[in-house]
Amino acid sequence: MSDVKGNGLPSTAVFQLGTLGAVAESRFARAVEGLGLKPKHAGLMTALAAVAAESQQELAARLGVAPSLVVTLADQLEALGAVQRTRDVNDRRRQVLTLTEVGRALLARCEAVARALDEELLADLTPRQRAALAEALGVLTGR
Amino acid sequence: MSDVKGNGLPSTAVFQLGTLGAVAESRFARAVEGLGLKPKHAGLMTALAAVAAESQQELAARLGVAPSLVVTLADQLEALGAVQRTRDVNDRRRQVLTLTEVGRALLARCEAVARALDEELLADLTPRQRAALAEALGVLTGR
DNA sequence: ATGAATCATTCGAGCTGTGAATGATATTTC
DNA sequence: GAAATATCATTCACAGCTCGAATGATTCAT
Repeated sequence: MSDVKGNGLPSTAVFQLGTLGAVAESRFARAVEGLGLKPKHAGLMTALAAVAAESQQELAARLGVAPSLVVTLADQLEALGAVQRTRDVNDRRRQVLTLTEVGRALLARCEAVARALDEELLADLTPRQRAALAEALGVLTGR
Repeated sequence: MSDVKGNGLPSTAVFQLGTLGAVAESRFARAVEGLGLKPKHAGLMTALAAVAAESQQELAARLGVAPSLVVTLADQLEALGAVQRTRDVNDRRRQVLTLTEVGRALLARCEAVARALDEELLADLTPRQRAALAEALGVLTGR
């Protein structure tokens, strides 16, 4: 009896999210390495696509990483032609990062990859369970 | 219109799980560091509690890490008195790892920590959404 | 105008985790 | 049964990721 609920650490959301997150990240990493990207690159590009003209410091805070890491990631994305650095005219200390056409294309391919992985990953869920999961994850990530 | 679905990389489960997993792991790590533990220690102890008498290689495969890492983790857990190494009688190459009373107590504290974090993390979900999430995550993690 | 704050960047260092060698024990093959 | 081969845990050196402190440039406050 009692395999249903409240059973040990593995039944907590924190543990399960940690586990699944590691799997998801690892698979995504392998899937996009052919594009010369790592997950954090996709994260940065996503942030750039979402809000325009943020300082790298704000981006770092949003991504939860050190500002110096944003520099490195931006360097690599710039080398791929995915991102462009421009000095902010109003504040010449700031660098404005903008997605290029190449960047947008790369991001689109990342999305395609992610959707394909979703199919694999969520294969055992019923459509109803899938929708419920999407709803909950949407709330947790703040949409 | 259209903030509902199919909208960019951030709307994929892979991306959201990766993000939330990182948050969950990071918070859990901070919460248990006072116990002298890291998330992987909890992962190993959980595996030990689940199935008895597995070789370290099998444990490594189950956890998705290199066998040499299991050695390191076991060393540290042994130093905490949480785990005991015994030579397998039938195959003296193998070390049998068993949770001690201390280990079981530590694991229980980890679970308490995780449940507390769950409360924070899932605070914005309705009870119904919570149940649906638990169901989906349960399926995805294999129970 | 001068000093303090804020930006991006560089650099050095720490921590994790891996893979290749090692030695001990088991298993297979002849 | 003995020698060759395979498998286990362990050690060790190394690569990768990320951070924090130091640097230089620019802006803000006084």
